[in-house]
Amino acid sequence: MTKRKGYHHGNLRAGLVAAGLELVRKNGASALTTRACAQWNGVSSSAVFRHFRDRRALLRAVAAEGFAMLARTTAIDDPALTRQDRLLAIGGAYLRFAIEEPNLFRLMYGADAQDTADPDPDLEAAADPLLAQTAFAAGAEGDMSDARTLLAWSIVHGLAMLTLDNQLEGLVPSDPRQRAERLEAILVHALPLFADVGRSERRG
Amino acid sequence: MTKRKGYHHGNLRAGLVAAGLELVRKNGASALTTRACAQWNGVSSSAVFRHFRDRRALLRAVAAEGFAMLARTTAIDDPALTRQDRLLAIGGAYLRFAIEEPNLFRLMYGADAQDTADPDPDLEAAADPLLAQTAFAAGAEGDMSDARTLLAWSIVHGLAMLTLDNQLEGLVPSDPRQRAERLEAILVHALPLFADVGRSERRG
DNA sequence: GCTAAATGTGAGCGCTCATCACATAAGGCT
DNA sequence: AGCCTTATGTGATGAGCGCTCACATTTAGC
Repeated sequence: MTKRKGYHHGNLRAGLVAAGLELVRKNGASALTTRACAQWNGVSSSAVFRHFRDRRALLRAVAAEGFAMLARTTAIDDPALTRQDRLLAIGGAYLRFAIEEPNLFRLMYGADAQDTADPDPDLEAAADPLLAQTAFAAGAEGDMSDARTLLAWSIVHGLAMLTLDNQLEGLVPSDPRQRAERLEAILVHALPLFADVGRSERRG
Repeated sequence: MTKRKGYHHGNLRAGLVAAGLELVRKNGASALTTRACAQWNGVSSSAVFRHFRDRRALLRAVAAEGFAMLARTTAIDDPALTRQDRLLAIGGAYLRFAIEEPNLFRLMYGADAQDTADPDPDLEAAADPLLAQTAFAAGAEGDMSDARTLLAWSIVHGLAMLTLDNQLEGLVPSDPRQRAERLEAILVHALPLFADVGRSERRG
């Protein structure tokens, strides 16, 4: 794609991310080679390093793109929904994304992209909205460190990771659509944790 | 380590796994190089392939070792514990392991070891006991596909993954010990899901 | 329209995994 | 014992990788 008109590409950076995204989605993060991304853009392999410090920087850009996609599908703000239904809807979207884009999802949360020793501000920014949505829907009034927020997030993320990493084989359907449905049904069992308790927290 | 007496090593396979385990623990899966493992055993780099089909097979053997270690620390069978306390103890051990051995933990559940297209029976066998423990403690009578089992597992696994992948930075303490304590405290909030129905025990 | 900055090139270094024919040792057999 | 099969380790080698370099080309600022 992204044909070049002459010596210069025009927007090689974006082209490299697009190529990388495609490679990751199809064959996993290990399939993203700087050389393949370059070739995909019809450019020499050393051109990559004009736009990315190293391979990992490119991986992170792809991961950020993934977070943007995920945030888009989990941006559920229907006022007609009860808070619990909204929580379910967000969780379901999260799970569906993980199931439909396993390679991308793994990259987003994997060691390549996330590194304690050398964090990436852009990536963190891209991942931010997600947690904020969860925090509100979990009934923690946006408090991300609230136990309810972390529980809601960990349940959904944990189910996503386990099924991605093949740990639920035989326990849930293998068909992606059915599996997503089954996992969403499991989420329902967790709803009591996020119920409005008798002492109404309606204020505010 | 593992000095050799002559031309033959004696137990190169075990030596390679030991070397790989050390490399992974210290510097992550990407630091496990067939050459490094060979050198660690004072052996030529091609000797590795007499014992492992390819690099990934070695990675999987290391992962299996990790599962064995994890199963050992989560093997909690104190009859004096209530079922909920046992569930907490298992979850805590799981979290502590993940926090203490982040690189190994990531390998165990990562795409290198777990692969839908080409599953490893040995690895699955090594991971089995873990789930069985959880299933019983979750009150599902050993039914692994029970929603409660999957919820219990996903909460603990999700918290482990999130903190490993740096997603909880700023939300939980950065000191490993304190972080483990905080995460265990969060587990307590999930206990109502695993209460014996009709019986109200432990309100907290 | 000239110059400086940005961008792309091609050669190449050092590393990786993996394979090959070959060398050496260990164990079973008579 | 001696022989032969099998298991195991070696060194050379190929292909691919990330990344760097000096150099070519284009764009943009003055």
